[in-house]
Amino acid sequence: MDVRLSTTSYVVLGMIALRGPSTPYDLKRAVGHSVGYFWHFPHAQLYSEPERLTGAGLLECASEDGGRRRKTYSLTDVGRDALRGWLASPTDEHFQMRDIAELKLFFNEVGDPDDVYRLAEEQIAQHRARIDDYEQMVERFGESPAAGPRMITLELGLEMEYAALRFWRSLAQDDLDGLRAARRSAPGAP
Amino acid sequence: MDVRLSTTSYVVLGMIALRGPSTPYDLKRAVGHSVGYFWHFPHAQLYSEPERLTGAGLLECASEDGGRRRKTYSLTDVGRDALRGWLASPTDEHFQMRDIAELKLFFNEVGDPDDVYRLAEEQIAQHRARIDDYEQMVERFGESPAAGPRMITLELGLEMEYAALRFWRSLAQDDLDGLRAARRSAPGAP
DNA sequence: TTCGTACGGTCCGTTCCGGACGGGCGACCG
DNA sequence: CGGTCGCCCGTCCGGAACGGACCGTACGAA
Repeated sequence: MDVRLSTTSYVVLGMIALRGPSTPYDLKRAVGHSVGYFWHFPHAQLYSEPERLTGAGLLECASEDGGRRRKTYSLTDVGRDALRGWLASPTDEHFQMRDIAELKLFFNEVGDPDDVYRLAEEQIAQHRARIDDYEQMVERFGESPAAGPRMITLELGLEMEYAALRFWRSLAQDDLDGLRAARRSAPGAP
Repeated sequence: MDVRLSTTSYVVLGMIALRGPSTPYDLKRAVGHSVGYFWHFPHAQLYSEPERLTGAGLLECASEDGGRRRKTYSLTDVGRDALRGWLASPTDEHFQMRDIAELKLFFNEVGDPDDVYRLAEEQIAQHRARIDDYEQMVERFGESPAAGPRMITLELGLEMEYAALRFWRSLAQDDLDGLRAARRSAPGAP
């Protein structure tokens, strides 16, 4: 009856709340072009998690048989309350970046100086591409009703992308020579 | 002999490369005030992962017995090469934010309008606190040799924090009324 | 009708995660 | 000096997350 609700659970609840009754596959696609941009989910969980939540009474499941066995899940009142409670509760954890490029940068002393340069180039390209995606989404989405509430998150994403792009650009342009010099003058370190 | 190397593995290798021979507990503390700020690790992995890596020949283990059984791990040449190879390899994945606040913002339509306001306040406080931490680290660290290479990552962290802070601030100040209005005018959505 | 292919769903072996437990150690008190 | 108390360090374990492999099902094309 009482299951631990993880962040994953709330994403499932939230998606169903926004979209209405959905199948796992619907969720998969919806997540793919929204939340998925900043929080990764393996698709398998979008099948197993609704089952768990149904067991806990937060979702209802309508099995539609005939041909492909597919299940449509919808929110119960309990589920909606749980989601609302989460939205209203304080958020204790700080965000995690989970940026492999940042890790590589952190360990850059161990490798070849040119690695950093290549890394920066890569990152610039990647962030630019992502920014293009986002900006297209803004354009396409800007006309729709309900643009306000949904667009906000996109704006946060854009801001973070811009910040990252600026950083890697300035790294590639200005700092690399300085970095190299600093490294020559202090090859080992405590 | 050939083990899958995950990001975790490279963090362990990298930490040992930067610090020299270390015990798991050393790693735990070192991670705690560096990499840990942007990539979270449960401590248990810092005990199990070095063992795996030793099995694969990337680390060497010196067991110091007597009293508490503790093990000091150091890099082998194979390990150093693996790390260097990783640093030189292209980075395919884009970063993930893993920001619970961002999720809550995304689902804000479902909850109470005031939730967003409180969320923003919280986030402003949290990001400010984090920025203070970072800036103190910059001050304390700026004097040390090898400041250049190590400080760079910190700067990226700061940039991201500034961007987040700016976002939540502007959300709290300007946009909330607009958001409320938009929501009133488009209560349901496709 | 048959084949090819994209779609939708399931399974399973690994890794991750974090809480809980437990033994060791120094500090402090009697 | 000896006890015990609280922190330090390490381990264990169950559940969640992960992702890749696999397998049916539908549907259009040949």
